[in-house]
Amino acid sequence: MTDAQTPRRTQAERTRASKAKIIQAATQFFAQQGYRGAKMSDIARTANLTEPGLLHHFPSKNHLLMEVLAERDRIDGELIDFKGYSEKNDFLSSQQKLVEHNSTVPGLVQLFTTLAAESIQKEHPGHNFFRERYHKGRADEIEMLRHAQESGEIRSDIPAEDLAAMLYAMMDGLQIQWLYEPETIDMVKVFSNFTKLLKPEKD
Amino acid sequence: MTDAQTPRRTQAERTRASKAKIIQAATQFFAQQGYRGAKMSDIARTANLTEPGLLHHFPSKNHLLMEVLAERDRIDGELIDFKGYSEKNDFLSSQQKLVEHNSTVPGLVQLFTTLAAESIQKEHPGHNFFRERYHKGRADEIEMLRHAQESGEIRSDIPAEDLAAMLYAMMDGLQIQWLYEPETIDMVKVFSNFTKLLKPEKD
DNA sequence: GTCTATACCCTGATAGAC
DNA sequence: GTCTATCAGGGTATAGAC
Repeated sequence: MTDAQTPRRTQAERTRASKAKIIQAATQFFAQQGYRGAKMSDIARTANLTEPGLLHHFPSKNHLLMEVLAERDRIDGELIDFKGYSEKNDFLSSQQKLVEHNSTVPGLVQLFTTLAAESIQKEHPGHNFFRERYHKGRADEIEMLRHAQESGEIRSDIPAEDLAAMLYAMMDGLQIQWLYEPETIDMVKVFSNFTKLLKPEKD
Repeated sequence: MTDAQTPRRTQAERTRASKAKIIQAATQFFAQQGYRGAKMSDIARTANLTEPGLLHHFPSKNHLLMEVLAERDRIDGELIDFKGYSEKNDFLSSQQKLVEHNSTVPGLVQLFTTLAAESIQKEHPGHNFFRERYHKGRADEIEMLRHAQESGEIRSDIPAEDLAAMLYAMMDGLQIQWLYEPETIDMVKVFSNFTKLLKPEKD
């Protein structure tokens, strides 16, 4: 039909569709088995391709990982803007909403939990990504935490730098326990009680 | 010298020494590269053995992992008893001392951080070990937390079950950030500020 | 853009001598 | 208890046809 009129655009769209499928499959296997444990053959088959077919779009497993991480960063960035997880006002409830959202996407939580730990190794292809992610993430939160402290939403007797590290630690740590025992650990409830601790003492 | 008199005992001691060397090397490589990333050949070479030499003592990589984990549990159990990390009185300062100790053994912290995340996968040989470790660990802490709440050391407006999950989460989460940036993250200081949050409000 | 065929390396594990 | 030799299998990546 339109093939004769716009053949190149159709090609480009097919490529994009293939790439999207591959990223989706790779996300699934990197989450379930980690980077090392995931096999290119499994990812390829799940994306309805052979291995060389996959490697035509992503020249190596390493490249594929970087694209998966970049893609997640992009999507999460949009989500944070859209859902207002980084609101200056009502900082704690925006963090709470983030945890609630995470509790609905265990696959993605497992992707980050698994890869973040695997990437502690300096030689790991994801090492710089995660080190910078934590570094920048804390820096951004420190800003917001200072505002929340000034507005009286959060207690001021603990440095904002430490609070930022605590927030990341609490989320990461609860995610591990939740992934092991989703029925036993109510991540949302525990985090909610954690935010209680951060509010100023009544006096 | 004594070989003629006690040949069998000498043999047994040699075996024990070999096994200890292997466990030590395996601990190092499992920590640095995870279970999947660690190579039997590297472990064997570090223990001054060939691969079949190693496999004479531990019939498979899987067995070796289980022994490494069991050995760490044994040693840590002794350490906890000896250093009183599970004191009923002064619960928070015993937890603080545990964090201080951990900050002196980054290799062992990396072993547990890396393997705990890798073992989230149900098929991983370490899965049951870590699931039970968290489960039992929290159960034990809940007991102590209840006592600490009764004695007034810890605030009582949050369920002990949630506090137990929080303590594990905070330690695990801080360890990740600390392993990425040991110079930037002062795990001991941040955890100390976290324990502040757990103390009752002054009224 | 996707395939078949294959190169090439690495890995855990076994057989059997010493 | 440790070795040499070796296997069977799986892993990523490449060459080249269609």
